[in-house]
Amino acid sequence: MNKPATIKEIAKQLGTSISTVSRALRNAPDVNADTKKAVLALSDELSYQPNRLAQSLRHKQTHTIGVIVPNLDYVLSMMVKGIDEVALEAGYTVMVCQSNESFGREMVNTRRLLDSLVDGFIISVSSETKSFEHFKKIQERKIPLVVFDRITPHLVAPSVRLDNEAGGFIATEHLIEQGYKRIAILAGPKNLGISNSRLEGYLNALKKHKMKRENELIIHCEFNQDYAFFATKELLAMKKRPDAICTISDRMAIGAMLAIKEKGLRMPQDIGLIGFNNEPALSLVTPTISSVEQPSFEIGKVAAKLFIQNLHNSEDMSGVEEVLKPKLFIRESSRKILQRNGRLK
Amino acid sequence: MNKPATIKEIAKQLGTSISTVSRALRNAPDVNADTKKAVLALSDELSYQPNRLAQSLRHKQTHTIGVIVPNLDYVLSMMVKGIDEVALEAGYTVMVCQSNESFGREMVNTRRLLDSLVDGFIISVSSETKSFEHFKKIQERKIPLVVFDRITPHLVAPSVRLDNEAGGFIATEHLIEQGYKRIAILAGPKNLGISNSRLEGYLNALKKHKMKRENELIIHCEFNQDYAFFATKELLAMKKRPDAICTISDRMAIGAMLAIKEKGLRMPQDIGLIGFNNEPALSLVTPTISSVEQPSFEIGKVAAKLFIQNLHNSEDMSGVEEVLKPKLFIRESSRKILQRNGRLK
DNA sequence: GTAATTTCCGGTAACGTTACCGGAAACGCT
DNA sequence: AGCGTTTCCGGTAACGTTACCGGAAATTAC
Repeated sequence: MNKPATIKEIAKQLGTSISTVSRALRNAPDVNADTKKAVLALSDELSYQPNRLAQSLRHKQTHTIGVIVPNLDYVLSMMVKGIDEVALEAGYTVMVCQSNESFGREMVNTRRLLDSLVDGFIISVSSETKSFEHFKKIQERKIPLVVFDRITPHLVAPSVRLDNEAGGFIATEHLIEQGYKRIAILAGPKNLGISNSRLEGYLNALKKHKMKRENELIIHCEFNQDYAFFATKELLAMKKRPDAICTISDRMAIGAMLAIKEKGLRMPQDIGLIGFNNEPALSLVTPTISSVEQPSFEIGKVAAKLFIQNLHNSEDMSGVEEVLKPKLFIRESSRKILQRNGRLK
Repeated sequence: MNKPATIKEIAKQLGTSISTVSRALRNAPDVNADTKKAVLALSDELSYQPNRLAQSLRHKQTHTIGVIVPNLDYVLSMMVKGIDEVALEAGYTVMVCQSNESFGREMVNTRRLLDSLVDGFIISVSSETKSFEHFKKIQERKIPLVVFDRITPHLVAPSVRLDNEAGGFIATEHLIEQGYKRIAILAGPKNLGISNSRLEGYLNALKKHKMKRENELIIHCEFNQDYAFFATKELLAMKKRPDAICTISDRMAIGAMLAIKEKGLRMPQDIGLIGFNNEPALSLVTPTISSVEQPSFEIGKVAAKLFIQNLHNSEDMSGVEEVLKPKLFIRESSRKILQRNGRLK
């Protein structure tokens, strides 16, 4: 009772051979109905569980997916949940590693998962990563690799992501429609794709509405609350200060909010503010902060689906590129004009 | 170049036997220094990686830890991070499963991890779980099992947890010291251990300060914001309403806060409020909310250390019980008296 | 120079599973 | 009855690794 039963044990007790037992268990056609029944009964009684290790060794696949993410914040943990959901359904187990936005950790994680013999990878690359050799080596070995959320042109692989350009666009256009005239943007690090796309959306919105791009209103700063706080203080200290701030993450929006409050300005009257990701905290703070929501859970699910397709088809899918649309949540921080049809939350 | 090199491959190229290669790689004493050097050189050149599956099959251990948690909220994800930290250090990989507070999912996860052949389990039991047979079966098979955070007397195993009684106590005593006279508590489900311990701490604080226990001030409700919101509305509708509310989670505190605001009461003047866990959002809301912090990361680390000890010693450690102390963070929602030495954040 | 010891290495079996092959027994057909 | 076909089963090798054993060659001891 201590050790789990093996196929050999069943064979011995039944006085048959292990190959017959193996076939019976896998419901092979060339085994007698009665013996099949007997095997099944006994294996049930001994509560037989096939040894995954042995199976994996034999089949050279582990039914495990390696997932590497830069962190487990609100958005990414939802995406991981989406991946998990689909993977489990399809009989795959997921191993999640955090790179903590560090290139070194990302390489270590890749290596570790690789020698844990995962069947493939679903990856969101760290912001620090500029060389992609460790991922290309994976691809050379013909190991399936899907990227999501943080995409880079340097890595050609099936991908899933938010339409970040659209996100930046609708946020900015919303501010414009509310009558804001000098809209600043707190963007992220310059080499980060999602940041640049959102910035591009911002610029496109300005262009569409015939507003001039002003470089002093475009701030690149780290992806967190404190940097955003200080960046906003500087923005507000300008002679011609902006009358609205567009951010590319909620953490940054909160940093901005604190700086705005400290300065004694009111939202949305004196200055408009909008975040990105729509974390729950945004509807708890005062004023409540508008934000762009992305379908995180869905993105995770699509990533896993793509991965599994890729695994089965094994034809080249590197061109596949799924892009999902964001949604705007308007709250107090940006609702300067009373709207009849503004969506509340 | 496509397939990873095996020990056999190295042996062939070197014109030696696989056992020699194996021994050389493991630095066994009975192998010539020169051959050892040759093997190491070649294995390096071929970038040989031992096949984990084969090793695991041979050694009957996978160097993998199965972790089951009810969810991945702020506290638990910090704990998991702590587990991860220590486990990685010790050469173990962690597989995390969420039970979503569901008994069924918990059983499924246990089963899945079991046949993924994890070396053992680190578990925080779901609130729904009342039968522990699935865990006891693990123990009967002599598979190491450590429980953390959500402990139950029905499961005898090495454990790590917060001193929940102390948490409830310091929160309540703080409110008492601030001069609140009618202190209500929003507790969790009746069968949840951590809830009961915190409630006990609350009662002990009342007793110490010679205050009467009043059953109508003790509310059992689900562990989330909405339930807490409605429960608080009822509390505030009483003829003799409470002048302070102690909660056992921050989510509940936020629900309570919303109800208090809706009623038009001010914190801390009209009513005091304190949360539990000290999530970051608490310092963003207005007013900022006091809370009891637990050393989550540390708890995770201790859990993993205990697990690894248990794995190596293999002596009975079921009596081991680590209990860590909470810390009080006082903010606006409960600071009625201006204190000289109140800790701010 | 023989015996005893050390040094080093190869062969084999095993971990638990599955794929493949070959063959015995049973059946169907004329 | 003789032949071919089907049905069912067992043996064997393999996945990549390691533990164990036995033995050849080299070294030491007298």
